[in-house]
Amino acid sequence: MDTDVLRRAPLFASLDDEAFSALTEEITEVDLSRGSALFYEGDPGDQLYFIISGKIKLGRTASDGRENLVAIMGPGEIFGEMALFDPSPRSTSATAVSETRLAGLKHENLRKVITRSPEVSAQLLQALARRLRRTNENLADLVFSDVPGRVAKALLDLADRFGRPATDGILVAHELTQEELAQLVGASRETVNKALAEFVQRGWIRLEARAVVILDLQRLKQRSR
Amino acid sequence: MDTDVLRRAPLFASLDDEAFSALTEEITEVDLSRGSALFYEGDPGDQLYFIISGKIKLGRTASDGRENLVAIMGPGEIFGEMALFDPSPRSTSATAVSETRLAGLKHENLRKVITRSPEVSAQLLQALARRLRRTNENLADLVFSDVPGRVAKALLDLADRFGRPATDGILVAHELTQEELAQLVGASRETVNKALAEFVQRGWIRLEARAVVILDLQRLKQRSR
DNA sequence: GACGGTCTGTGATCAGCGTAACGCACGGTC
DNA sequence: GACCGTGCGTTACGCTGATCACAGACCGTC
Repeated sequence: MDTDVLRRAPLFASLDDEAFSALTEEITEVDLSRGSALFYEGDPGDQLYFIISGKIKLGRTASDGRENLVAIMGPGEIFGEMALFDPSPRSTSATAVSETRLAGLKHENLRKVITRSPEVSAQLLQALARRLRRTNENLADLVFSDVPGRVAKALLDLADRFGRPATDGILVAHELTQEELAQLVGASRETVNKALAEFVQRGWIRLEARAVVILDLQRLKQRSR
Repeated sequence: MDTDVLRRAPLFASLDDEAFSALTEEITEVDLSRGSALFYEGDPGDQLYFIISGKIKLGRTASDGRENLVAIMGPGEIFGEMALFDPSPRSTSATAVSETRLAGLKHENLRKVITRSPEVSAQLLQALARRLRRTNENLADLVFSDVPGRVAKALLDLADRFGRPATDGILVAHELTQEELAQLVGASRETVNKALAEFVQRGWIRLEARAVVILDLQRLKQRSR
């Protein structure tokens, strides 16, 4: 498989060639089509995944079937590493949002590398610290902001990570249905739809199939606070 | 200062005496009375803290002054370590909930220890992973559960961490005002008060000054789901 | 072109919970 | 004892957003 992409990941940047090839020797490549699940909440897990291309949603399901998305992960990002340090079953499920290619690494192999290379643990610590920061922020938003505010915030976040400049604004090909967007911001599909409709009507965004174009970044930012 | 308590902390358990004494040489002892702040959101921070006794609340303040508590930390726990890996200003404020004694360690000193001892980074990774798991859970609860459910959950969590058996149940001396409890579960003081009153009326709990006694653990658990 | 799935758009209803506005109990200070 | 600050208990009211219930749009498949 193509290890070049992995080589360029910050997590492995500090490794010497020997350690890197030892690590990548036992890599599994996984391809997923939209909607297919990689693992479920409660599964045992001994792998972590690096996203080569595509997007993965991490979510939790309540006993009554309602779902809540914890994060959307994109190319170059890593997930499923928590069980490495805290050996418990998967705390979320992972499902492909679009055609997705992953590289799976056994925890065991990474653990060996960690003991030898403090730089790798530093990278992992940083990644976890950032995730924790983000999650705390989301928690606060859920308390402080109303649904339109959270939708605005989510769009801005997605734009930041997946946006590309277009002729009349920023194209955000998030690949999410409105239902998924609703699960991400912790609201009902209907309310999210109404919020989006309002933004469109104000000329802040334009809707496309599983994508939005942000036309007025400033206004949207104001609404998100 | 008394380094025995620190010695017993899992984070430092793996250190040899030399490394440990190097680390503790530059320790600062901090005493706080209820309500006094250790640091604020946005402050630069180059220390992490170990709680010797007492409790600390970590919170965020919205622009309009409303507050939201991210966590209550108790004896033996560590906080303020995130800036170690992800050098940004403090993402929360830290305030004493009761008389509290802390040991402050400079990030710089801990960083030195980390590079030498992979066990310490493993401990830190585990602590962060657990925190992230907990926070994700709280996030889901905020979406899925109503206020009484969240209050029940918070009480159970506090009981788990600070509860002591009493004659007629579990005494949870959480030291929080109802206002603070409300900020912790993301609700208004009034609604939390109503929820508590209902639990009392059903005979599930008994209220005391900044404490509760859990009388019917089973029912409370059921309500929390 | 007819059918069935999935997704989007929108209105009507209803309840959970925030807000506002009280009164009361307690403890500390002069 | 008089005073004040802080925390608790409880009410009435209104609004945000979930739920329900559709209708249309856009697929792919037969």
